Amino acid sequence: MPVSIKDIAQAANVTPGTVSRALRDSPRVNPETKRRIQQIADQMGYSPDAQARSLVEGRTRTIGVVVTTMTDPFIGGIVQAIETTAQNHGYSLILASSNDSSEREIAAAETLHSKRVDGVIVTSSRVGALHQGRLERLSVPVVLINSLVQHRGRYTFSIGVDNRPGGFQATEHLLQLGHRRIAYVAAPDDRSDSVERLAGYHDALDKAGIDPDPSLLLRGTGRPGGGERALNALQALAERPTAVFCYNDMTAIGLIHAAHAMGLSLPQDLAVVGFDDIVFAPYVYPPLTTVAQPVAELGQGAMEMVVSLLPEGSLDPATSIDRTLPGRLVVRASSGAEFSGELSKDGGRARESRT
Amino acid sequence: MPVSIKDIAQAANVTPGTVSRALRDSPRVNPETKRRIQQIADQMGYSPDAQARSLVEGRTRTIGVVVTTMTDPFIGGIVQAIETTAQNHGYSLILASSNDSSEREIAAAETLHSKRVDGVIVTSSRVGALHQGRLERLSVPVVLINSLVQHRGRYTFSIGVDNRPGGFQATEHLLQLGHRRIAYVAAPDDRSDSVERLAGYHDALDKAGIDPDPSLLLRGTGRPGGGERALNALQALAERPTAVFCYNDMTAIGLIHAAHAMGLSLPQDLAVVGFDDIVFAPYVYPPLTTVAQPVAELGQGAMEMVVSLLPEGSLDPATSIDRTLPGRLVVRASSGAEFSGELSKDGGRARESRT
DNA sequence: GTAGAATGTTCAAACGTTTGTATTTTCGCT
DNA sequence: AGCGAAAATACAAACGTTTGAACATTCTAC
Repeated sequence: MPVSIKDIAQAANVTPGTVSRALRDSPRVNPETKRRIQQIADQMGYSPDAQARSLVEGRTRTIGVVVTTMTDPFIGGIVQAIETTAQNHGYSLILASSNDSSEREIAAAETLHSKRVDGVIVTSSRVGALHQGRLERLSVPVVLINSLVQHRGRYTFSIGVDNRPGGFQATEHLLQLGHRRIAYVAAPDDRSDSVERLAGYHDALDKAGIDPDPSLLLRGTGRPGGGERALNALQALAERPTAVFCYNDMTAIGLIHAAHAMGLSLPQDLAVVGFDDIVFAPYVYPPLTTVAQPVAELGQGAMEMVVSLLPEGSLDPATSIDRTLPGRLVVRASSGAEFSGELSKDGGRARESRT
Repeated sequence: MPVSIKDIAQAANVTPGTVSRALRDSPRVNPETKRRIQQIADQMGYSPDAQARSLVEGRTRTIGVVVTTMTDPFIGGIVQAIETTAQNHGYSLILASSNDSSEREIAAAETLHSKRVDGVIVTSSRVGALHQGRLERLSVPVVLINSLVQHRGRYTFSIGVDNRPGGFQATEHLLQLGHRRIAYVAAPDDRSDSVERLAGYHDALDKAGIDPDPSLLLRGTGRPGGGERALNALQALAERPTAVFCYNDMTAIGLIHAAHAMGLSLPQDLAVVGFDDIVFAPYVYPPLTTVAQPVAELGQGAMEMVVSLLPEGSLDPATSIDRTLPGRLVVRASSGAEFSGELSKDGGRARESRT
């Protein structure tokens, strides 16, 4: 039983209404009383009840964040950025992780609905129609990170990295190093970002006049284990690849691990490129060449997009369009371009492309 | 304006009170009407307003989680476990990250207070007196993960790994491999867990009759950069160590990276042991020997501790004591014990020690 | 046939705010 | 002194629930 506005009212010998106004610094209350009330509130340790306030104001200043798993440091980075931005805008976050289970997803949607979140951010990259429909029903803005908007709803928008050009860059980098047999280790089919990266991979092969070899297209899991299995499959081939482009860094890391276990030396025997640039990429051995995602911008952008979509959103309405941010190729040793220390190359200022 | 209980009442030609009871399946309402009301609620897409409910019930079924940064995969794992457990118990999470800034910490505490969370879980390992006092004022259970309770409050408890024995195990492992000059790369002084691990390190040296050499005790940051700098300092010594025990895996990874850059070969030139067993530990090269923390148990344990501390907590009250869980030495290649593949050794069933 | 219980439903207060309207107090001015 | 306006405060409804107490209806049993 925390101290309420009524308790203060009683102590200050005024009505609750006046206390409310005093604390919100309304001009309609005498400066003298105002000071007195605020002082009393302080010493009584008053903290306004956000629920009661939300009830009358009709909004909670709370954003729901749906995530597959917090274990992936890439997602962790996104959430971190979202949180910081949210705090800056006076919002708090309610976290729900789905663990890739649709049961949990549904439960999460229901919870967010009940808690009356003002908006939702989803980082799943695997947004089933199910999910998205259910979220639309909340009638609040929904922003998807790195996943395509399936049914353009009144409230659904997206922000993500430029996956196709990203895949293109990665593959072209390997081509320029002279590789001709380049494999792609994908994520499960339902991840739209993996499909787009694959398209970029194909674009680059096309441009180089190379026919994609289906046996060099493997399906991973997005986690290290998938990369390990993929390498084993690749090494079993009659014609082995000399380079591999992986859906993400986790996959690449697993693959590299398996390569070591197999006695391959990298990048001489096999060049590897990843995607994401997670915090560990520089520390893998050999340091991982990868397409960096602008994690901070993605998180911040998603949050600001939600805020700008809110009824009282005061941000630049131009923000309220789907956005894609460019990825940036970070060349390290695993791809074989000069194998000594890190030569992270900043590709200039990030540009933005709008759709 | 979502559909409320009143709308349903009107549609069903009963009073709100009856609707409320019907939806909560009270025996006091006619099965027939109950069915009718539930059906109407369904087709109107009703979702109860958690705020309104909390207001009258006096609890929110929400737990605040305070975290330094989501970027650390160790913390991510903890949060993941907390979330899963919370969901299982019907609670949701409100997330606040402090980014190691006390300003943010204070703001977070205030937010959690306003949102009237039923309890708080803190993973910071750097709980200033400030923080803890402020949290005590919320008058809700607070559970600290991996950090000592400074002022035993009525509501504050802790759960963590057995840091001292953990440090002991790690160091003794190196001693058994024949090392005599073993360094320790610590975290900043205000992290109680680092201090405890250091004590374990000293215990092991003592037992082996070795005088600790102060020049082998370095301060890191808990992040890879700290490990890199530490290695440079160590290599500058006249008498270099042959092994290093690091405060955590992130530190070890940075240190290993620097070692490679310096042309050392591991573990021949330098044996390395970390702490945490983050998801990347097996994938570092060479795979990292480390003291595994029971991440899932820590998260789950923390959450269950909070729940059991709540007024309506129905869990075993024995849970409501500070708990320490044992760490488990996972021997991989970086420490030099047989350098071929991974030989993760399970140290038997985890025991629990209570204080 | 009626007392009394059992059943089903309504009424109304309460949770802690915000906010429009009404009321009182204060003050300046003639 | 008295009037009107301005300033400060009080009053009360509303937000969406839950829940005890009151009320009405039906049933049981003598």
